[in-house]
Amino acid sequence: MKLEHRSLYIQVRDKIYELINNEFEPMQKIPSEQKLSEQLGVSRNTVREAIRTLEQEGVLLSRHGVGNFVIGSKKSLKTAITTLESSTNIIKAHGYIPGTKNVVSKVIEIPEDVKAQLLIEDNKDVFYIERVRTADGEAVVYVEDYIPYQSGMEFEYKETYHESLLEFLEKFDYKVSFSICTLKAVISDEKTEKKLDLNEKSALLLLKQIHYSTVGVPVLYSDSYYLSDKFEFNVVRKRA
Amino acid sequence: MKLEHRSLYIQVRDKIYELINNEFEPMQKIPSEQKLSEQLGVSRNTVREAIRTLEQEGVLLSRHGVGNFVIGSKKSLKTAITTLESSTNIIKAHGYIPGTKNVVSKVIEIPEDVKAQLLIEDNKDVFYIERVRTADGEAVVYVEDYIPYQSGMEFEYKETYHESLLEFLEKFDYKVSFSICTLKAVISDEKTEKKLDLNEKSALLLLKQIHYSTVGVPVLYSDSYYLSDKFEFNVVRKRA
DNA sequence: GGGTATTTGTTCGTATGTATA
DNA sequence: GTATACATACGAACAAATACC
Repeated sequence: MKLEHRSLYIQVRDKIYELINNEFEPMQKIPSEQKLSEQLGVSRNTVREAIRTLEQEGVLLSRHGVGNFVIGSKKSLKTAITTLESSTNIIKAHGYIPGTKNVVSKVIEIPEDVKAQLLIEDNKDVFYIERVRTADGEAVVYVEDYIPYQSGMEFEYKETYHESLLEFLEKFDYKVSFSICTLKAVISDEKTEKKLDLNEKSALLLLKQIHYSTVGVPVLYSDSYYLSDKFEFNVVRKRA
Repeated sequence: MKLEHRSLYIQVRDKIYELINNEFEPMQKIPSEQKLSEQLGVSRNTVREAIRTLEQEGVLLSRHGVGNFVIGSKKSLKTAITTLESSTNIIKAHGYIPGTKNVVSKVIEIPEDVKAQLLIEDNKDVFYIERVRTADGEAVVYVEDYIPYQSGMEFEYKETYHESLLEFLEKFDYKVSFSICTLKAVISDEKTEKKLDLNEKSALLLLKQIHYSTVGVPVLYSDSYYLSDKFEFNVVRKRA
């Protein structure tokens, strides 16, 4: 009956992650898997699966016969690009107060280039939203969203959702689980300069993202233009 | 005795990864954990650890009671930013033939901004290398490397190493295991335009990286400027 | 709706290899 | 060299979610 049953190993991952953030510094050793399993009241296998996840996320480094070590700094954890966060949280993590302005939303025929990304047929409509996100009142991100249309979307999309699109999507059973993101650097053009109140050419970090539901269906395509002098993203890269 | 003993679950991960690349398409279900464990002759727990890492890498999606599904496209896997690859391999993955030119290497006093990154004391020297990487003969990446100096480095660094700095580092017991990378978009300046043969302002993707050894010591700091119209990086972002 | 087979999720006990002091 | 702490790996069993008839 519980709509949201998160796996135990995911919950354990979160617990350990919290522990790392509160009590441990980079390069420090965390308690042994044995101790963690006792402390958290779960099996060692579950702890191990949680640790594999954290290792792959770039938070931990496992050394055989020695222990598990923290590698990410607190800063890099807060702005980790591998974590799918709303712009709202990203702006907060950089120390600003988030806001939204210049919202446009409408139902349109699907653009040709978006069609391929969302895997939907011809002549289907999409619900299009564009927004400018602000940090302490200043424009910092410009976002264009494309959602496979379901009837009623244009009436349901109200001010409450301007700051959290993912919640809006859940109203329509689009539960976003992850996104595949392509990163590019671009120079501002007329449109983005106007949206972001720029009066000279600036470097923008462009995130082109296809968001998938828990069952693997694309439910949102978006282009996000971040002002790169105000924002940065971090990632842990591991050797194969 | 074996210098390189890779964990069993990592080997299993590679086997499954290979299987996915050869026999399965995105959105398709792979064999059950039971069958994989029989087929590969390892325990199901080990298969599960391998599947957890593949899930975190964005290759698989696990659905309780249903199965494990392929999600990543082959392209996005090849250019995954979370995998620490040499520029050489990145250029290859984009379908070009890699090369190197304009190599400068010298021993210098450590610059102030690099000092903080490499955690080394005052008055220490670094071995500095700058290189332009080419794709099919055209300049596409400009890299500046800073390595904590060990005597003899300037004599050991010869043409053989122009294409693989990580191999060079291993000669001096600097075994790179991972890097923490900060991503930014920048507009080309005079220096980068000259190095990359640009005749107009271009958007560059800047990767600022601190590379760490297996024991967590910084052994290399580098700034890499990628021509963003030729290169792209992909990342799977997962909801917390 | 109910029953059943399949598949992933979770646990326990145990044995083995590895790094460190 | 030895003891110890630790990560790695296995097998068997049961629980929970899902799909299908």
